[in-house]
Amino acid sequence: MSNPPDSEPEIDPRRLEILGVAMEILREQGYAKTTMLAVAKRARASKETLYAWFGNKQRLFDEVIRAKADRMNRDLLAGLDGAPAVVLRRFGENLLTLLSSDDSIAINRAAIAEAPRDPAFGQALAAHGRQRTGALMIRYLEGQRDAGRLTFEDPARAFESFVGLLVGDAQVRMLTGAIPPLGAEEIAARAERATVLFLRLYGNS
Amino acid sequence: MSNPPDSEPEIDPRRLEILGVAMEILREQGYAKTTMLAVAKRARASKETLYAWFGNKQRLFDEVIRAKADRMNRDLLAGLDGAPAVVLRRFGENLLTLLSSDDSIAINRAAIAEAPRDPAFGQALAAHGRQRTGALMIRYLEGQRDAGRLTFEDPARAFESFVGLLVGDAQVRMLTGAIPPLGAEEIAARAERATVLFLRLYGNS
DNA sequence: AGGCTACCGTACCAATGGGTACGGTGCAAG
DNA sequence: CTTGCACCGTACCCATTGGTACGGTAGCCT
Repeated sequence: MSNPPDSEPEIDPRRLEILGVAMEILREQGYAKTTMLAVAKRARASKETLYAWFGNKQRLFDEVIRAKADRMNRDLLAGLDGAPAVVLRRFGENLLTLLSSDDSIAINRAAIAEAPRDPAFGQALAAHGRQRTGALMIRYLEGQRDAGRLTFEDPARAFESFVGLLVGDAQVRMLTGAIPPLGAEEIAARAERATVLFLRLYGNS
Repeated sequence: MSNPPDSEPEIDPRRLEILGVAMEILREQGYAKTTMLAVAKRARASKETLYAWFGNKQRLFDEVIRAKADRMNRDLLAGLDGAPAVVLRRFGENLLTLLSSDDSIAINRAAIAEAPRDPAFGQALAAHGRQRTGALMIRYLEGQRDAGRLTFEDPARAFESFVGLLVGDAQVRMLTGAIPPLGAEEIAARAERATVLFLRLYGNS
C-alpha cells in the first residue's frame, strides 16, 4: 500500500469535494430545500454525475451524514486520558460545541425530518455518532471505576446521566429553533457544572 | 357568558374536529407528507373551507400545535402538591409518557423539520409547552426550597438538571428513530432513578 | 491520429401538492 | 317561497424538483 500512513484507503478527493458541498448546502438550506441541482451547480458537477455516483438524493446524504459523523466523532474523542474531573469537563465542552454547531444541527434536523418516511438517516447517525462515542466513554468510565475513582452500577446509565446533566433539553430546543446555539461561556459553564454534579453523584472522595 | 364553567370561550366544535383530524394525519404521516387534501377529505370538508378558515397549511398546523401543546401541558401538570420525592416521580413519569407519545413525537418532528424554513412552529411549541411547564415546576421547586426541603442556587438550572437526568438523550433518539418510544417499565425506572439522583444532589436529609 | 471514457450543461419528463375558482346543495332567515 | 350564505366536491393552475436523456468536450490510452 502506498497510502500515506493515516488516510482512509483510496478516497477520491473529487467525491469528498462533492460531499463537502452537499454538507454546505444542507447546512444553509435544510434537507427539504436542498436540491440536487443546487449541489451539482456549486460543485461544478452535473446532476447526471451525482446520480451516477450516488444513486439518489437519499443515498448522497446518507454518505454525507456518515462522513460528517465519523469526522465529528473523531474530534470529539481526542484526549480521553486523565482524571474524571478533567476528562469529563473537556468531553463536555467538546460535545456541547459539537451539538451547537451548524453542521450538527443541520444533520440532526435532516435525520428527524426524514424519520417518518425512512429511519435510515437516524440510524446512520446513531451508528456513526452516539453509539461509538457512548461505547468509548463507557469504557473510560469503567476504567475509572476499576481504578477506584468512581462508583456506579450501570456505566451506560452513568454516562447518560452525565450527558443529561450536561445537555438538558438544550439540544432539542436548538433543533426546534426555540433557542439559539449555545455560546462559548454557556458551554464552559455547563461543562463545569455537569462535571461537578456528576462527581458529586458518582465520585469517590 | 353561558359557557359551562371550565370550557374555553366559544370554541366551534367543527373547528376542533378539523384540528383533531389534522393532528391525526400529522401523527400518521409526518408534516411533509400531510396534504391539505387529505385533511379535507378525512374531515369531510373541502380544501376551500380549510383555506378560508386557516389561511394556509402553516397556519393550520400552527393552531394544531398550540391546541395540542396546551392540552398536553394541562395533563402534565396535574397534581403538583406534596413532597418532592412523590411529585418529581409523578411529574417524571408524566413527562416521559408525554415525550414518548406519537403525538408529541410527530409535533416535535414537524417543528424541527420546519425550523430551517420558519421557526414559527418551534416557538409556538416552546411557548405553549416547555415554557409554561418550566415556570410552574420552577415555582414548585422554589416553594420546596423555602420550606427547607431542597437546596440549590438557580431553580431553573435545578429543573433542567432534573429533566436531563430523566430524559438524557432519549428524546432526540426517539425523534431520529434510533430507538422506539419508551415502554412503561423503562419510564417508571427512569422517573424513579432521576428522582433519587436529584434528591441526592439537592435534597436535605 | 483516432477513439473511448468520463463528465459537464441543459433540456426534458412526470409527479406532487399548495393554493384558487366554480358549480351545486342544504339550510336558515325573512 | 325566495334569497343568500356557508360549505362540499372537484377541476384546475402552476411552481418545484427528483430523476433521465442527450449532445458536446476534454483528456487518456493505444
